[in-house]
Amino acid sequence: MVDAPGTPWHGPASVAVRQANLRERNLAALVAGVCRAESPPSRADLAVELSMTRATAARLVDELVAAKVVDEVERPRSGRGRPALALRPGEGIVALGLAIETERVIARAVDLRGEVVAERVAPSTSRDPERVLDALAAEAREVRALVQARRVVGVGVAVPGIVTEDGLLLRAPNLGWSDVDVAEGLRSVGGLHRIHVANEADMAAFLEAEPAPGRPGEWSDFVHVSAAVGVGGSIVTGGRIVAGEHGAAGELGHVCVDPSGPACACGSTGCLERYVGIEALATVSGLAREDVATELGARAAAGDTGCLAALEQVTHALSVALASVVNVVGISSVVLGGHLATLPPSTLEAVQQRLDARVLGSRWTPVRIRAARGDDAAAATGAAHRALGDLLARPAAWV
Amino acid sequence: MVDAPGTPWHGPASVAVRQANLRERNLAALVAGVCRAESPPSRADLAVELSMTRATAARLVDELVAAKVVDEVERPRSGRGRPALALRPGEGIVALGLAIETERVIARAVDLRGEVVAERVAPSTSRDPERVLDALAAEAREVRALVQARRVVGVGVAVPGIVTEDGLLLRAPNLGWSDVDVAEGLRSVGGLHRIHVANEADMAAFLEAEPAPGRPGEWSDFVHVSAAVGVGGSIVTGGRIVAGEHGAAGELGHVCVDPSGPACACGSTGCLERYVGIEALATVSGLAREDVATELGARAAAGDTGCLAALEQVTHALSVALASVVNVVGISSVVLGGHLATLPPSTLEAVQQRLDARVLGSRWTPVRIRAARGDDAAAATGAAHRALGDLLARPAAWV
DNA sequence: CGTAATAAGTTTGATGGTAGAACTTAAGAC
DNA sequence: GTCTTAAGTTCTACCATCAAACTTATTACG
Repeated sequence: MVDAPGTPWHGPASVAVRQANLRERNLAALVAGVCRAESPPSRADLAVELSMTRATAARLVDELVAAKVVDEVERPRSGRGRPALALRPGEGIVALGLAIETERVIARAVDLRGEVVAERVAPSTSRDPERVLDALAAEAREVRALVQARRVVGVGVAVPGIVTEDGLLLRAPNLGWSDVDVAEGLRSVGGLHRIHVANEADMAAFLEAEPAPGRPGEWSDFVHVSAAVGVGGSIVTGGRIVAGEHGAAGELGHVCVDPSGPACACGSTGCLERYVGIEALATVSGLAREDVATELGARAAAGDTGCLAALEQVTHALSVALASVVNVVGISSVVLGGHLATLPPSTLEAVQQRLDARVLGSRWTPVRIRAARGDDAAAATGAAHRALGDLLARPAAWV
Repeated sequence: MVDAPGTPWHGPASVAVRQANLRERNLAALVAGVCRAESPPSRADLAVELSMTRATAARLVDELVAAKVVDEVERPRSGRGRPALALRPGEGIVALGLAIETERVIARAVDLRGEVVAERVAPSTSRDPERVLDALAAEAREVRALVQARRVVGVGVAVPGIVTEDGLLLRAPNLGWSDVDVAEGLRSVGGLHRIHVANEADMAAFLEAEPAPGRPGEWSDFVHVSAAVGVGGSIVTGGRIVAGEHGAAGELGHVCVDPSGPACACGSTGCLERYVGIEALATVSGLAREDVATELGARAAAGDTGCLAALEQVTHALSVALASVVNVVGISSVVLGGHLATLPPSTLEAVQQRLDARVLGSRWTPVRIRAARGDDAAAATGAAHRALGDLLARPAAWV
């Protein structure tokens, strides 16, 4: 789903490169250096880090500054010598991150620093793709108006379903959609370079792999579980999402926890979704669906029997399902997203312990598990990052 | 396990590129073009394919020819115009592919065309790492002597165990080895640039992804099952092997087929290995272990009850285990290697049908399954390809 | 048999991005 | 007030590629 943008420098050597590509590549390296840095670097810092001459770094950075891809900021003077002009990712560059959920649509604008600079959320109860997309397009236009002073370099759309490489939404079970051309439906937003359509679970995982554009996250190899109405999963290796052939890697929600468990809409029985999906947890805990994320941990700590049972169910189901994932893929870090991100630490610990017991390689690399850091619209932010990734990969196109 | 060799051109933009890298990259693109081609291309063909000028292509190819990385061959003249000098991967470049198995060691020399140009196999019954490695080193020296006229550009070693990134064999259960520095043990071969140590299942999968050096295989995304004494698995996406964190992606042999099944040495119960490993099949079929690969299909076709039962067992266990893999990873092509490559077509078809029934996405992309094409030392050839990959990625280092 | 057509490969000068080194600028240290 | 340090700038040299003209080797055809 998240492919390497910019052809000549990635993947197998399949096309010749020329001097212009050299410049492109070095511009990209500089932008990446600025985004990756903990504290704003100077031109000279970048030159050292990337082992290019100060002359080249300065010349290229000047272009990036002119294009507002990076900003110059004052840096508290430290030590002797001529003070440096520090560089940060440009505030003036944003991408729109859109998300379609079962009950609302979201439009965000995210800048190159990873800040959400504008947002609109609208309820969306219709099942009709055209109406939902029109509503989303309206919100997107509003958000774009809010950031009029900035340059919108792209759009990403996160959808809860299977997406082909050219952006066709094949099937979204929880929306009841089939074969919807999302990009076409958003054409009315207008003036957008390219519309990236991608799976919401992948986009949420992408945000964990890259908390700010171009900045690597805590882990670069992990399994991400996104739980909402449906339960999805994504596999990230080397900071990149592993896309299955049909664009739906990690149908984690339908990994079998117990063959003799409850029937699932997918036709199978005992799927993970039936144990840790929002419906299942609401039923067992006795909470309303919208309260599960906020209340479950507290109520269980207070001794609520239903909530305790729900946590035990989550612990069991997750450890069984994740064990097979970890064994198969050999990645032993797990990030829990959606309402599972709000599980109490004790539950995460319990899952981790049971996983260690079930996982072969745990003697060598013990299983690590943590909650996702994104907010409740992580997929929208991730989609925006995805779009900003176009610029990061080939800033030359924008200078 | 199979990482991207050659730093500046792969992965995130993290270092500046200079004009020398341009040349390196274009040399690599030309070599890749020659290796990838169905029929030997001319300099002009390559120039068109890679969209570089004939002048540049010719100049760089001349260097590659001088270094014997590519050979010029006469091409049957076709059509008018000045006849072209066709180009093929150089016969004079070889890499050694070594493999350590439970009962033998193998040394091969494989040239850039993917031909095995020399081979030696020696039985190896010792459990002592030092003696086994010495024996392997001796065979490697013999093979190198056999190809003395050619240039040995690297060595790859396939081992049945978990290998760290820097080539330390952490654990090989079926050899009874722990923490063995394989590269160090082979130092006595002498004069080798770098020794790549990798997991045998990954190397066998690599050979399926790349049947000849630089030439993409039939599928670029698949799950590869390598069955021998142990059962391993590897996941290939985009022609590259997905390495788990601990270098042992795809512990497929220990995916659970039936929780109430027979106990496994790994501590769990009902693991795939207990159903499709060579031991299990020998027991059920009544065949000797060494006859399973050759006899099982024929005897079953002849109506042998034990062999029929063995095939049914394989069909069941594979379809259950692979279903979870396919669901989790979203890759719906499967290649069966080792003795599973000799299963009769009817069994493959049966597995595929049951998988389609179990796999969610099969309505969109039906499951495909085929036998591996490599011989019984595919891992050794794959390891040689791995080593040749160094040259393919950066031919400039050898011209 | 000779000429035209075609296409491969070669030579030449121009272009453009980076390297290297000297230079300028802006601060702190003494 | 001068020295030191380090950032940023300017200039020339280098070198890989491009573009286009040129040479070479073959087939097609009259």
